[in-house]
Amino acid sequence: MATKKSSTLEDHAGYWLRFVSNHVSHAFARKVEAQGVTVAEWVLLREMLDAGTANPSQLADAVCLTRGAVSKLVERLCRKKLALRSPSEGDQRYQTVELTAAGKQLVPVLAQLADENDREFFGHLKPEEKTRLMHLLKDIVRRHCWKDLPVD
Amino acid sequence: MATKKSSTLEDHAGYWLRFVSNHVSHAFARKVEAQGVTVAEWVLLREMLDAGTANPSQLADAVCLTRGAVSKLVERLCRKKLALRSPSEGDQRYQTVELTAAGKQLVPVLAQLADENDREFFGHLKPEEKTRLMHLLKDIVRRHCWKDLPVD
DNA sequence: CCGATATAGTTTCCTAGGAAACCACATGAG
DNA sequence: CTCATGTGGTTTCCTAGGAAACTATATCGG
Repeated sequence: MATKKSSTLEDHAGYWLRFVSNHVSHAFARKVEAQGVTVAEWVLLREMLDAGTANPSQLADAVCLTRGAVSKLVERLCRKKLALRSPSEGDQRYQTVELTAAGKQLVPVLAQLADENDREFFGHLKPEEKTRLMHLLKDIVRRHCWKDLPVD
Repeated sequence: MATKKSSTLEDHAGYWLRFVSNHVSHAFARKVEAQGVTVAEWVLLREMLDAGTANPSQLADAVCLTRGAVSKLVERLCRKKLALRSPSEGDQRYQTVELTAAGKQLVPVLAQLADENDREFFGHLKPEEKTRLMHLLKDIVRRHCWKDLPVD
């Protein structure tokens, strides 16, 4: 009987996904750090722009992070004066968080950097190829119920 | 003039890449932790099987990690008796690292878990779709010279 | 032969983020 | 009214991994 060779790292799609993802995120991190924020902070800031006033838990659901992670992020955004935390009246367990004016102003700047970053790494793809890639990825998300996603 | 809306998180391919990559890696992490290793340790173990006896720096190049990261990983693998570190004779700055018998035995087990993980998330793709995905990712790696890669 | 530079590996510090313990408040059952 | 349970938020601890400082060895130029 033939000795089965162990599959290599490069045999797995997951390996390449992680490899590319890490590099793309890292490149983006370098772009946004000029604005004094991290990738995770960008994610939360962007979400908060749409959410308006929200609770940390709602944000955690929206961006698929744990409450612990969001707690730390909110703390940092507040220290940077990009967000404002207020105790909620009524149920004292709740807080509400919202962007400051500075936070709101920063989002479009970061959004543009995100656009640039995507162009840098996926810009060479034909629009239809990029669409197919994103569709494929979203389909995986949907199949595994990681997120409520419209069947676009 | 129209006010330009900031692009959303979901508009970027990089966002979905990171999202899926994180989940896939995380699922894999849960699978391998039953074997007492982390994803990073799997990566190094697999590389070491092919490398045989090697220096930490060579491994760092091979798996695209910094020497610092590899230093920590090697230390952990040694503590787990999966790898063995020896001072090199000759130039005293060098070490050599290699898998122990236990390390060599573990690799095929982990390789199978990696195969399973890939099937779980990419198994629904037609072989040709999966090939196209991997080709697309490798092409990005090649374009940005992140790794020496044969033009397969 | 001695000092300057280069290189291998380690260590420290930072961010990311899950897990789980923990605290405070709220609410419902008795 | 009181206590158990549930829930929001925080904290602690862990792994991942880059960056950069640091140590020890090597080697080269004068």
